[in-house]
Order: sequence, then structure tokens, then C-alpha cells
Amino acid sequence: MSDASLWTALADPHRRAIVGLLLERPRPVGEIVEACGLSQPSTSKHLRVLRDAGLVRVRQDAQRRVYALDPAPIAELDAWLAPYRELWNRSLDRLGQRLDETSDHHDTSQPTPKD
Amino acid sequence: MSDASLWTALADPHRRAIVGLLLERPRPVGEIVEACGLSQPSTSKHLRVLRDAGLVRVRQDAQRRVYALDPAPIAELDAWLAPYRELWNRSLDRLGQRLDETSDHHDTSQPTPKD
DNA sequence: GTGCTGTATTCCTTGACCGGAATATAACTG
DNA sequence: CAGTTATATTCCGGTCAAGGAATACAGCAC
Repeated sequence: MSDASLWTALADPHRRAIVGLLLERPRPVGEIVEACGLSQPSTSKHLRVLRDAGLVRVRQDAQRRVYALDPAPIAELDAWLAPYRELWNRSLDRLGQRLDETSDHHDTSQPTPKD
Repeated sequence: MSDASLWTALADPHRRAIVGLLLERPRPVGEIVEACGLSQPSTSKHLRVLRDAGLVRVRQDAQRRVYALDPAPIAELDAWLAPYRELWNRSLDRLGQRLDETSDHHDTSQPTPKD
């Protein structure tokens, strides 16, 4: 459920901006509205999407609602990314090998099998 | 350009499936069509989006076009994710601390400062 | 209670995207 | 050259998401 909506939630630049704001600290809606330059209803709708994706939590503080990041879905993204990161590391290795020919040794965390 | 389209490119489940297929090995279009169960034009259009996002490269092999992953944008995603990963690690730390306390004395109530 | 502040939801319109069908293009074969 | 295979592009109809305006709702102050 939150798996499918997670990507689409982060596909929107405004929502990524909101998530970036909430990375610094939890914020009430009004602060997000001001920082993003969006209208209040639009901001609330984006926050709804982020909430449905499980990316943010709300805490009620008098009339204000303070939104905060929930790190769990981020870990989900990270898990998805893991196998691709390996691919990236392999390509870095190849690049490092090419650079080795001209500059000094750049140690990578993975022992390179020399054949 | 590829920055904005990177997220939207990966927002589509079919395209994530294609990327997953290309993680195993480079493949010609026909193979992707068969594996994904999409029509050939639809697959080509998705591949176009992935190519515009810089996620895949094409190599011509006779009449076939062999698509392969380009790891660079993945690293971009990873870089975006990095600050959030720290947040995740901090929350894991707090969870571990709570689990440590409850393993000592069987008490699930955390020390809440009452104000 | 009334009024005020902060936030959420609904309605509506516009624009983007997806999939299918048909067509176009490119490369090989004979 | 014509014919065939492999892939890309265009056109079209339906669906979905985004933003604005107006409104509804909740919590506080008086």
C-alpha cells in the first residue's frame, strides 16, 4: 500500500521540498506553506499524500498540526536501492582501475579479484 | 533535466520492473517486452522515458537494440537519500536503547518527563 | 455561545501520462 | 531492389493528478 504510493509521493518536486524541510526539523503547516510558496490547500493536499505514503506523521499542538518525517519508508527506498548500489560500486571499481594506471592507488572497500 | 525526470521515471511500476530486469543483465527490447507482458510500443515508450532520465543506455546490435543500466543516476538517488539515512540510523539507535532497557527490567513504559 | 486562527476537504478545470492501434524507420536477407 | 525483422513514433481516448477558489472543520479566546 505505502509501497506503491511511496515513489509517486516522492515523484513530485514540491513534496520532495516538503520532505527536505521536515528533515531539518518538524514544522507546522503554516511554516511549510510559507517556505514552499504554495497555497495552504495545496500544501495540505501534498501533506495528505505524504501521510498516506507513510512518509510523515502529524502531532496536534493546539490549533496547529506539526508534521514530522517518518524514517521508515526511507529505509524501504534504501533497501530497493541496495542492489543498484552494488552495480554502481562495480562501475566505480572499473573507473578506479583505469585511474590507477595514471595516478596512485585508490583503495575501494571491495577487494578486487585480479585475474 | 534528468534530475527532475529521474524520480518520475522511477515512479512507474512498469519502469521499475524494466530497471529490475536490466539489473540482472543487458537485454534487447524483445526480451523486455516478453518479460514485462507489455506491448512492444508501450515498452519502447517506457524505455524512452528511462533513456531521457539517463537511467539506461542503448547499444545497437544488428536490428536489435540492447538496453543496459547506467548506474550514475542511481548514485544521484543514493546521494539524495543519504541525509535521510542518517535520520533512520538515529531512530534505530533510539529503538535499540529502548529495547536495551526493556530487556533488563520487563517494563514497556519509557521514562516520560511529565510537565 | 460568538469570533478567530489554523488546517483539511470538496469542486472544478486543465494538463500530463498510459495503453492500444496503426504507422514509420532502420537494419539485415536474398 | 523487395521483403522481413526489430524497434520507434504518432495519434487517440481514457484516466489521473495538480492547483485555485470556496468552503468546512477543529481548537482556542472571550
